[in-house]
Amino acid sequence: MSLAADRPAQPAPARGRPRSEAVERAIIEGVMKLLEDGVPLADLSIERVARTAGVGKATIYRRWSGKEELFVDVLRTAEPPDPELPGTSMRDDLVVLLETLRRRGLASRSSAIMHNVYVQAKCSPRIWAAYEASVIAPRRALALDVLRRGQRDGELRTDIDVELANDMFVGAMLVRTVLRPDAGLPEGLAEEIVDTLIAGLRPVRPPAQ
Amino acid sequence: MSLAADRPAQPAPARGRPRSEAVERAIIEGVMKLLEDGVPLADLSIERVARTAGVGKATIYRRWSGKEELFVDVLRTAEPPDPELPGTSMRDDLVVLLETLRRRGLASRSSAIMHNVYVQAKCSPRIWAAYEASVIAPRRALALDVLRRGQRDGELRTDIDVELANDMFVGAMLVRTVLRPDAGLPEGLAEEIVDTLIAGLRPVRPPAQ
Amino acid sequence: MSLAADRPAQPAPARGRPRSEAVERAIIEGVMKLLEDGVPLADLSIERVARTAGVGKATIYRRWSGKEELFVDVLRTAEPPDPELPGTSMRDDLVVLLETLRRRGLASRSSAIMHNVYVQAKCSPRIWAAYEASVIAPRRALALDVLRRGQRDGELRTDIDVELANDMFVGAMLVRTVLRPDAGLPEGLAEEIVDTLIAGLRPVRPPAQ
Amino acid sequence: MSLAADRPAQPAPARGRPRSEAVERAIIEGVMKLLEDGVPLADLSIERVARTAGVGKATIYRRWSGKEELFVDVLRTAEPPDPELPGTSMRDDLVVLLETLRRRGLASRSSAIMHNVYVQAKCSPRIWAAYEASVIAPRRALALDVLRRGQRDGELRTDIDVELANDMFVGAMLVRTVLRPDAGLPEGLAEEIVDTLIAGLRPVRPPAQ
DNA sequence: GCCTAACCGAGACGGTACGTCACGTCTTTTA
DNA sequence: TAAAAGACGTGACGTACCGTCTCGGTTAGGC
Repeated sequence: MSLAADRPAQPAPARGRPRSEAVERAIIEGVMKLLEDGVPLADLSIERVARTAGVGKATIYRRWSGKEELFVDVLRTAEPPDPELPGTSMRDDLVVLLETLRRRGLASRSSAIMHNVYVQAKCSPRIWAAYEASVIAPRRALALDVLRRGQRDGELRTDIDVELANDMFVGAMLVRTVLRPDAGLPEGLAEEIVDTLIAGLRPVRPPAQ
Repeated sequence: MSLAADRPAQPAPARGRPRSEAVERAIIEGVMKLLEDGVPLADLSIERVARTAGVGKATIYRRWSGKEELFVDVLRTAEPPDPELPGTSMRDDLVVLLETLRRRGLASRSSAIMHNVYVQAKCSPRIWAAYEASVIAPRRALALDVLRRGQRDGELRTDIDVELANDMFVGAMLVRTVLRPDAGLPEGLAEEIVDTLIAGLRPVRPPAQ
Repeated sequence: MSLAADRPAQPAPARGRPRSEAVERAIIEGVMKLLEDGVPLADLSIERVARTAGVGKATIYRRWSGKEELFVDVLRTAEPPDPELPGTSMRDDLVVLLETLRRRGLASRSSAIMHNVYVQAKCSPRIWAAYEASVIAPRRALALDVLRRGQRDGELRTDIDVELANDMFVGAMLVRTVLRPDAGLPEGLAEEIVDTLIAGLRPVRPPAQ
Repeated sequence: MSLAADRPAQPAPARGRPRSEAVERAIIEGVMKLLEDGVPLADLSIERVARTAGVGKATIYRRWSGKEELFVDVLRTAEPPDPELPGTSMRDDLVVLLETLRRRGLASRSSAIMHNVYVQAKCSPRIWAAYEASVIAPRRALALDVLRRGQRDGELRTDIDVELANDMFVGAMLVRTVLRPDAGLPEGLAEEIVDTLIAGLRPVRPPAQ
């Protein structure tokens, strides 16, 4: 669902010429192309996007109310799909979740899209809220579920705040992808983080057999 | 030390009227005042800063090459001083380091300065590098020292990558201050993180005495 | 015809919103108003003209490439229309031509427009060329025609360079309007100049009949 | 006498270091050099003059109150000296006077100094007045004397306004030097103008012998 | 032979205007 | 009615000069 989707849900009689979906795609892909070509985010004006996409400015403003709204949609389009969890254990599920983060970090660096747009989104409280609600929160809920299931199944100490635990898992990977991208994101990083943390977060005594 | 201070260390004959330090302070404090007054970072033009500080635009450009460079100095000025480490144990030192981060997060939210300017700095690789080198790296080196000392003193498993360990400590706090500021930063958070992580990172057996 | 009218004669499909002629008029009249109000020419910035006309700077620069080009159009707009020649004799035609010059001189002084803008235009070779070609040259051609017709009809010595003769007629009036405006431009001046000069320039003997 | 010579006539105790005349010359010649190098007058800023002359801005402002005052002195310095009149006849004197004008016109075109600075001076009423009083008026008085002597000696009709007569002589040359520099200033021009005009301005009957 | 006032270069200072660019809105024509 | 095109008022950009004001460092008299 688009932020720009202030269009009524019930299709409305649809008078006049309908909006072209091709144009919508052309705009979003125009933004991505520019970012991939190394254009700094600050140099990305609506005017330039319109020029690149071969589109009138009004056509953009008809869909998004400004630069930030547009970027949220770009961010969402580029976001990898939610990972499929194996469900074999809390540990395996966490590894898959972190591995998704890791791969996104890799993609960001290689494509130069995510890192900057993400940071830009962070600048605008309104936009960040939209991005948080539609992308981050669901994935976070997923992770919390996994952790709670871990507590129920005896894979995680029950006296631990699962929110804090999640912050630890995510935080370690976040530092690597956002704060210290130069440190690299080696292949086994997700497993290493999960195992290291679990080693300490597991109950001191094994659950009653 | 100022970013703008690329003036040679050996004073150089110092010809012409010297730059006024009062003006320099007025500019930086003008930026802070505006941010504290709730002006969105995007609305902070050089022109407006100049107007607020009662200063000519050229006087700003004489010291900083643009908005970002100026913000790095603002960031640096607002940065709390390096904490004094008790040195009683690795655990206590880490708590103090994380507590500093936590308090900065609190201050940021209350003053509205840090969060936005920090994010803005992150947008520009060049500026981020300057900030990273002059503020982040030293503090990180401090933390790594603490961790290595911990390994030597038997407070931390020796088979652990201290860099990864540091990412975990910092990351957990970072998620709370940057990504989820709404979750709050309760008083005992630093201790909770450190103890929780150490609980698992400590060696299974005490080092041979 | 406007200097700015480098737009092709054949209309070109005329895409996009057309330029507003009202805006064009507002700008030129804004300049005139300022000059009439006694603003020194040196204080006439594009910024001020835009402010006065209630117009964006870009709207001015879209039409004129700078201050001088704009002034040429102001000059042209304020220029009195070409006089209608009686055609009764060379002498009468010349009086009418000079009388036009005299009246322009009077208007210039009273309105404060012409004198300064004219001199300003003179400063820029490029602008002067444009003004010369579109305003001065046609009127000069007219005068040369009158003089040549005078030679043909026996009103002017045939051994005289008509260009030099014209310079004498025009020059006398020019000194009064530009160089010595304080000397005044009394009513009969045009006739006095023409008659005085003709008295000497006529052939000593009437042309052979 | 310099415009800048607001220094009191009675020397005043003259304490402190006296102003350097060498500096004064360097500034004026710096302006001339720039003009000769084809720098447009509009691009001649005080800052640039100071840079060229290797002089502080304050040193210029200490002597002249602004750009225009400086230019008047430049103009005066470049002005050719008053011609020496042969005194053999009004006609010969007038030829010499006009020849001076012609040569100044030639020099202007070749050196590119006079034309622009002259026009610039014309822009500022105050400056023009100073230039008019110190350069033009004396030469004009000289010419009027010559003409009056001509009337007395029977070389000029007595029913003619000598001021108007002078405007005719000067005007014809002025048109050639200022308004139509492309027409050229051929060698015999001064004589041609004087003779052509005199031919008509002389009394119809020769003075009583 | 100092003293000291004014000069000199350099350049910082608060300003104003430059000409360009992007903003978000608006009017055109064309489809 | 949507779409491309582009004009419109607004206002920030970074630069260049304006004329004034410090700076440190000469240069002359007058003591």
